[in-house]
Formats: sequence, C-alpha cells, structure tokens
Amino acid sequence: MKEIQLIDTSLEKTFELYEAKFKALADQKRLHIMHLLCKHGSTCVCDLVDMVGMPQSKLSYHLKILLDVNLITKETKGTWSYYELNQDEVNHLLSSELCCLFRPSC
Amino acid sequence: MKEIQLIDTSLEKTFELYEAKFKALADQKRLHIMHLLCKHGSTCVCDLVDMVGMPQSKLSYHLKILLDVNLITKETKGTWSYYELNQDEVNHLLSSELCCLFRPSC
DNA sequence: CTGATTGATCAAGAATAATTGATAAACAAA
DNA sequence: TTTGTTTATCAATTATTCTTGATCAATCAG
Repeated sequence: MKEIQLIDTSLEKTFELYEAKFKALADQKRLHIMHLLCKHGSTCVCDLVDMVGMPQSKLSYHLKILLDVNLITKETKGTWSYYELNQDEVNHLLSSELCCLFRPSC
Repeated sequence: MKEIQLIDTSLEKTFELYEAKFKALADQKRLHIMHLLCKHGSTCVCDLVDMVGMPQSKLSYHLKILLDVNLITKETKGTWSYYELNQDEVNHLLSSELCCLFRPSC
C-alpha cells in the first residue's frame, strides 16, 4: 500500500516532468526554432530574429520556454546570447525518426 | 527556389502535425490515461472513469484529444466505447526510454 | 413501452498561454 | 560620458484550452 503510493507519486512526478517538456514542444514556432538551431548550430538571438522573422520579445519568450525544459542551452558572451540545441535531451525524448528533424546529419 | 519553397512548405506541415501530437501529450492527465490504457489494454469509458477519478465529461474531452491525433483508438460495442493505446504511434513518436512508460512489458 | 445506463456534446465560465509594444539592464564603441 | 546594440522582462490585451454541469442520443433490461 505504501509502496503503491510511492510508485504512484513518482509516476505523477514523471508525468509532470513530461507534461512540461511536451508543452514546450507543442508549438510550431518552437519546433521551427529548434530545427534552425540544429541546422546552424550555436546562434545568437539577433541572427535568429532574422531567420524566424518574429519580433525579438516574442522570440525571447519562446527561447525561454525551450531553455526552461532543457531542450536548448544558452551561453552568454558579452551582450550576445548564443543558443544551441540540446541534442542529448532531444534524443532521450523523441524517437529516432523524429530526432531526424533535429539532427544535422538528416 | 521553387524546391526550397516546397521543402519549407512540407516542413511547415510537418511542424504543424507534430505540434498537434505534442499538444495532446502535453498534459499530465492524458499521459496518465495513456499509461492506464497501456497497463490494462482495451478499456471502456465507465471503467476508466473509476481509474482516473474524473467526471465522465472531462474524461471524454481528453480521450477525444488523444483520439484525434491517433495516440489511442476507439471501438464501440453497443453502448460501450472501448479505448486502446496506439502502440505504433507511440513508438514512432517517442524515444524507446519514454515508450517504456507506455509499454506493457516495462 | 418505460426506465436506466453509457458516453458524446454543448454552452458558460475559469484558467493558461501567446502576443505586443515599451522599458530596462548589460555591455561596447566613440 | 554619451550613444548605440543586444537581449530579457513587464504589463496589458488577445487567444486558446480546460472544466463543469446539463442535456441528448443510443442502447439495453425489465
């Protein structure tokens, strides 16, 4: 009984975690951003703005959502912020077919 | 140029498709439902109501969302509706680790 | 037929998420 | 210091999604 509770609790935490990750993935614009980061590697926000054609504040909003669930990483150099796709996270989450959308070799 | 357009268009459609699938996955309750369907196999709504402890209309709402993106299937027998996890779809979408959450053998 | 059960759908309200334009903080260059 | 650039954040609006209780259609049992 107690064990079952423990199992249920950890399952609940697991579902909570994946809910957050899938929420981040559940948006065309963010999938596009991830695809671009995959194709171009580490990219700064000002370049991304041109690539995706959306206002900077909107882009930052979506980048933060992806960053918060570890789907991308960020490195700041001076005034610039460089974002990069987190391949490991993508691989752990998605099927190999789907990973192909976010894999440079595909 | 035309080719690039074609590629972009199909990518856009691809992102649109996965946005819908990830939206369906982006909810604890629905992940839980999928997990239950995986563990118990084909299950009717009235039994699911007890398992998940949510009102029937709410459950039907979430089942429809999963059904619409093909993550589960439905078979009606008389008054009863039996739902089942679509293993193939899950496997095509998620990593093998993650699939384990929705695979009877794990 | 009558009455009960199953499950989908609807309308209204509540809760979340996305968008926008403006501002602020951090840095760089003159 | 002053000016310009880069990026994050904020507040307000808009849009989307979720929840609830009620109702309806279909089926079944008596």
